[in-house]
Amino acid sequence: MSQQVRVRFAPSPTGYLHVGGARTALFNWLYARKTGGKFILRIEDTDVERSTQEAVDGLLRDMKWLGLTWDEGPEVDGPHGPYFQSQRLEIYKKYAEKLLQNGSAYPCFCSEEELEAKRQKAEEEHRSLHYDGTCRNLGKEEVEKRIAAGEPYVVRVRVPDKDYVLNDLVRGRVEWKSETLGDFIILRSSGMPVYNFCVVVDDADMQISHVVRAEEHLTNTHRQLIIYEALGITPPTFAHASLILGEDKTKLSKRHGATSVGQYALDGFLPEAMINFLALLGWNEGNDREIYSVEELKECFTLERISKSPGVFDHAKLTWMNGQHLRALSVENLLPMVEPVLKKEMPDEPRLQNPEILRKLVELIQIKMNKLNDAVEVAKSFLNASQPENEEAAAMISTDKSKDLFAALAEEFASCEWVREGYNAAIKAAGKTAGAKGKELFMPIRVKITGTCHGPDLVGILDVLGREEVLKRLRN
RNA sequence: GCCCCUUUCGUCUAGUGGCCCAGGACACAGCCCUUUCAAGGCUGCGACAGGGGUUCGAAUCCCCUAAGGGGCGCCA
Repeated sequence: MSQQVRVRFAPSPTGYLHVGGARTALFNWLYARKTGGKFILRIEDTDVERSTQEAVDGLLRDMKWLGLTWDEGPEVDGPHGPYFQSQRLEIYKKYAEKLLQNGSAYPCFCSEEELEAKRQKAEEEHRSLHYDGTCRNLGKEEVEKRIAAGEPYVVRVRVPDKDYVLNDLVRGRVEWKSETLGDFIILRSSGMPVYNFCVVVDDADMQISHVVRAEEHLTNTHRQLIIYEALGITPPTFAHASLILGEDKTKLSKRHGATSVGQYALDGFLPEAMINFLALLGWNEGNDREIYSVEELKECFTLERISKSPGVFDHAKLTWMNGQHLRALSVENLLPMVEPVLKKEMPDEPRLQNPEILRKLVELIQIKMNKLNDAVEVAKSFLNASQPENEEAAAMISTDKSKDLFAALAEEFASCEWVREGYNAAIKAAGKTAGAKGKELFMPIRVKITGTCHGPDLVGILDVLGREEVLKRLRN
């Protein structure tokens, strides 16, 4: 009962944070926040070839954007650092040495070429592809002699002849038979440790209590269990969530379109919506609820309710959900998010510089948006005066009646009080003069002013455009 | 080839032996609201992978098959 929850997200910086990784991070983070535990961020950069600083930077940036703050890790450090695997080499060596000492690991001098040849032969003969154990029982003197002679070697774990059982929080009982695994490498000939070994050493060293990760690691757990045992350390609790799939039901990847969290940020999605969507992809509370705030998620998240079956990433549903969160925002909160988007796309638009107009604009278009970026198109649709977009629209403003209407309306607008009640009355009066009402009254006005048959509330548009601009467009 | 995991509407899912001829959400269609488009409301469409058992009764338990995924690396 005394054990504190310590969970971690351990990405390798070989690319951007993708939605699958983000969900894994989220589950860990949620669990830590729910239980009052610690969330640790560890960078698994032992693959020097593929790891880059840009990827690390991007990872941290996207994690922050999502609001997935870490208690220990890069930038904040902590009592169990360093949090970059590339800086922990001494620790791995120490643990490997321990395994070599107690006999649960041994040096292996087989070359990569030899192993490849053996693997191929095994494949042809339909035998298991495992290491055949050539160096498993070399004499102590021979080992020392070959090492002294400078012969390169790797370190392998001596896999015990026994079955292993994992009691996974989401999968239940998973069992591996002894013969399904050959002695595997934990230290490369370069001295660099291998993933499965680093994970165990780090998780043990950082006192991780729960390992929450994706299903692709499920079978790795077999090896990791063996290493824990060899080290004499009690393994943490495991929870393996399933994978996120693309629309074609294969593992989500770049060719499925946007998969990086950074891209979603750029596309105008809200972090809160992203969190909501990701949380519900492979987890639910057991009821019909769809919309959650981050705070609410922190309250009710449980590892046990993570689902076993893989899920397809549904972009349409994410967009809908983003719209839900967007519309739930107060204008005060929405405005600072929309403002930069608008100003970036319309740097020369003077009305955006006026705080009062800007506020009215945001209020007007909020209901039309599903993403922050939608603001641009909606705003442009009426901010810029334009010709009728199609024949239907052109026909709407070319009738005699509509021309009478515009003339009458211009007159009314010129003198009416420029507030909502004022234009409403003016429109009504002009309609009476021209003999138009209902759709016949409003549609021509809309088209005359904006060029299109649809868009936000007409009165709201007048409000944003202002008397002068409206008159100019009416008289044009 | 071997090992492991998974399988309810197109998609995300509820469902842990009777409340289920299966509920919700997205998408789609229709209607309502409305000066338009949205938003919102209502309605509709639509699934227990297949086959065997167990049981009075099975989406739910067992077995087999199929399909999908993951792993079997000196990648992570």
